[in-house]
Amino acid sequence: MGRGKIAIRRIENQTTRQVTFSKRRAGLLKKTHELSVLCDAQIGLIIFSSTGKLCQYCSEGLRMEQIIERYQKMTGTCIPDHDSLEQLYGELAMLRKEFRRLHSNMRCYTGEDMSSIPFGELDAVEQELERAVNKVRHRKNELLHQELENLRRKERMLEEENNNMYRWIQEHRAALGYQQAAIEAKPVEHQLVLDQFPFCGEPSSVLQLSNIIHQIDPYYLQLAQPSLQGSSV
Amino acid sequence: MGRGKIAIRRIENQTTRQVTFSKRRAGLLKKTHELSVLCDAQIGLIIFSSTGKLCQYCSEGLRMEQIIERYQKMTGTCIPDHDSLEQLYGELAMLRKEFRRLHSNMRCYTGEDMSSIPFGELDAVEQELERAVNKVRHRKNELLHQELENLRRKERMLEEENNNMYRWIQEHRAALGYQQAAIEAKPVEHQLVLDQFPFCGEPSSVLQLSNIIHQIDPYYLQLAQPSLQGSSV
DNA sequence: ATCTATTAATAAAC
DNA sequence: TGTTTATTAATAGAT
Repeated sequence: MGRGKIAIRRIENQTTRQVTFSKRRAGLLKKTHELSVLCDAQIGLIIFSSTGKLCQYCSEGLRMEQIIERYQKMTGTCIPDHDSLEQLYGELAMLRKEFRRLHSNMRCYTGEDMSSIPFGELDAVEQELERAVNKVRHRKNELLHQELENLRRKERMLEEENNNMYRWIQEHRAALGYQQAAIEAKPVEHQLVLDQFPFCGEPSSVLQLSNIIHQIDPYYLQLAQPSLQGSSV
Repeated sequence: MGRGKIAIRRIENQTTRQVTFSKRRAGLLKKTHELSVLCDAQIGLIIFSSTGKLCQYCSEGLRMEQIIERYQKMTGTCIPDHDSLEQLYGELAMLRKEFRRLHSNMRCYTGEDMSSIPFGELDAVEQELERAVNKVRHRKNELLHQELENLRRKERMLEEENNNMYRWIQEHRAALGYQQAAIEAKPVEHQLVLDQFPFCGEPSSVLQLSNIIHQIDPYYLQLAQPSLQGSSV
């Protein structure tokens, strides 16, 4: 359309190109607007001229941002929008602040830096630290008591088993041809019982320790009683 | 153009609208492409039909993402490049991790949660806490000693001034017609001196306290000597 | 989809 | 840039 037909390839003449750009850009914007209105379509058009100038069209009642957002949601292209970036920066700032606060608190509690504590709060800090020390001591005490009780139970168990064994040997002394066989069998069970108390000197965690103790208790009863019954039958 | 002219307003007939959309969309894409090629422009076109279908055009050799990015850079919606975003996420993750670590440590030190401390480390924690308590006590002691010394200095100063005043009154007893005037003037300076020691019972911070002390020392000398000289002149 | 009468866009010149 | 105009391109309505 025009005085002559032109091929669709880059117009080399700078002036002609510029003129054509102006005319066709106007036409494109008009056609874009018409399509948008006639057919109720949401259209975003972004044009960068060869000189870098920006020109845009956007359907009425919308901002380009909204169309881009919709486009990104639909295509999954994640260019972070301004809001989520703000949110990110906000969280970052909050974390940095909290971090400094915690770190500072930590330094107070470990006594590294006391200069930031007002005189009036030193007493409170001291008391809190003493409370913490006492809790740690209490915890230690608790664990040591657990171990102690554990050892006592083991001791009682071993003694009882010893007695039973002794009685069993006395009762069956006459019936047995070889005492050697009984004596060799028993130590195996002793060894098993000892294996159930792995606490002493082991660097396992407290939680692991208590788990082991709780696991042993019923097992020990099961283990101990049949062995006693079996020996008396 | 066509068998008849149509007004540029939304086409109510659904079928007609759909047909027109298809035809004009093709035309718009063609014109967009022609402008892009003829005039060497970078163009991005996003069309959402009324039914929500997406249709797009993008200048050859470019992705829509790049055009959107360029658009947002130009219009001021700032998009961080991928690297700095990565960095940001990295810092966020690091801070979150550090935060959890510190928080957990804190709970150990304040004795809130001791279950995560292995038995073998309880002694070390106890010792560290005791060290912290001692540091706090030392700090308290230090501050109390400062206060004590301060009070002693004040006491000496007041005594000296008292003596000077006494001597002055004795020396000028004969020259003065009214002793009343001298007695009324002096308490004002005493009051001033007392105001320079605001520590006792005040809940001000340690730093503030030491600042006040440092500020007083030279001022006290300036204040005390002229008053003594003045009284002897 | 395809056709075609008609309008719209625009290349070239000013 | 803005107008003009000859010419081509787009498309509304019918099929």
